[in-house]
Amino acid sequence: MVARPDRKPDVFGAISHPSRRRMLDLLAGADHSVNAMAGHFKMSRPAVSQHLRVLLDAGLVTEQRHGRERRYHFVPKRLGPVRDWISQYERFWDDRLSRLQMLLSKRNKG
Amino acid sequence: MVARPDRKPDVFGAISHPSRRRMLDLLAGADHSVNAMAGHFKMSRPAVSQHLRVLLDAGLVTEQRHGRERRYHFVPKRLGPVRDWISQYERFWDDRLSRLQMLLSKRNKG
DNA sequence: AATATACGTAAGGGAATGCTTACGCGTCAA
DNA sequence: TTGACGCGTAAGCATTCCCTTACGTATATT
Repeated sequence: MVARPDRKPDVFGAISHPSRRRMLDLLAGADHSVNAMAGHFKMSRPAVSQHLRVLLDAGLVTEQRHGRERRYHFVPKRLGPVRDWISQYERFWDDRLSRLQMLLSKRNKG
Repeated sequence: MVARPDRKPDVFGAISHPSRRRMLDLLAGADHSVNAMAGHFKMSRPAVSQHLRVLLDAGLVTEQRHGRERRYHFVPKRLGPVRDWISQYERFWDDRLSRLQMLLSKRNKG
C-alpha cells in the first residue's frame, strides 16, 4: 500500500491558475491559515481549500496543524523545474547580460 | 466586430501542458512546419495543430506561410510574464547572488 | 484539369477542472 | 456537555481540455 498514489506533482499545472499563483504570492510573505487565505478571495472557503490541495500535491506548500488551524507554508524550492525551464531561454532576451545570469544560475545550483 | 474576440493570451495556461513546452523547446532550435513538428509526437497531426493554436493565441509563437506550409516561429519575449513571476522568488533560492540577478533583470528590461 | 500535399477546423466524446452546497470530524470555549 | 469554530471532503454540475476522425480549402505537382 502506497501512502498517496493519487498525488500529482504537476508544478506547471499547479501554477497555471491565477488564484493559485496569488496564493503562493501571499504565502511567500507569511504562512496563512485557510480562513486567512480565503479572506483574500471571493470564492468559497472549500474552493480555497481545494486550490491549496493542488499546491500541496505539487509540493509547492506544506501544511502544519496548529490547534484547529492548518497553516500553509510556501516551499519555493519546488518552483525549481519552472525556473530551470524558463532560464533555458535567458539567452533569447538579452545576449549581453544573460550569460552572466546563466552563470550565476549554475553557481546557484551547485 | 472585433478581429478575434475569443483569443486567450494565457501564457501560464499555454505552458502548462508538457507537449506544448516540448514544442517550444523544438521551436527554440528552429522554425518548424506542422508536419515537421508532428514527427516528434505520437498524437495526430490535428492535435499538434491545436496545440500550436494555443501557443499562437498566447502569442508564444507566430506563423508564417511558405507555400502550402506554415512555419511556426518561437517568440521568447512572450515568456516574460513567467520569467517575471518566477524571478520574484529568486531571493528564496540564494540571497547572496540573486540580488545581482534581479538587478540584471531590471536592467535587462529597461 | 486532375491529383496529391499541407494544413485548419468542425464535431464528438471522455476526462479533468473549478466552482458550489451539504456534511462530518476534530478542536477550543462556555 | 454543549456549542461554535476551522477545516477537509463528498456530491453535483457547468465548463474546459485534449484527443480522435471527417472534411474543407489553398497550394503544388503532373
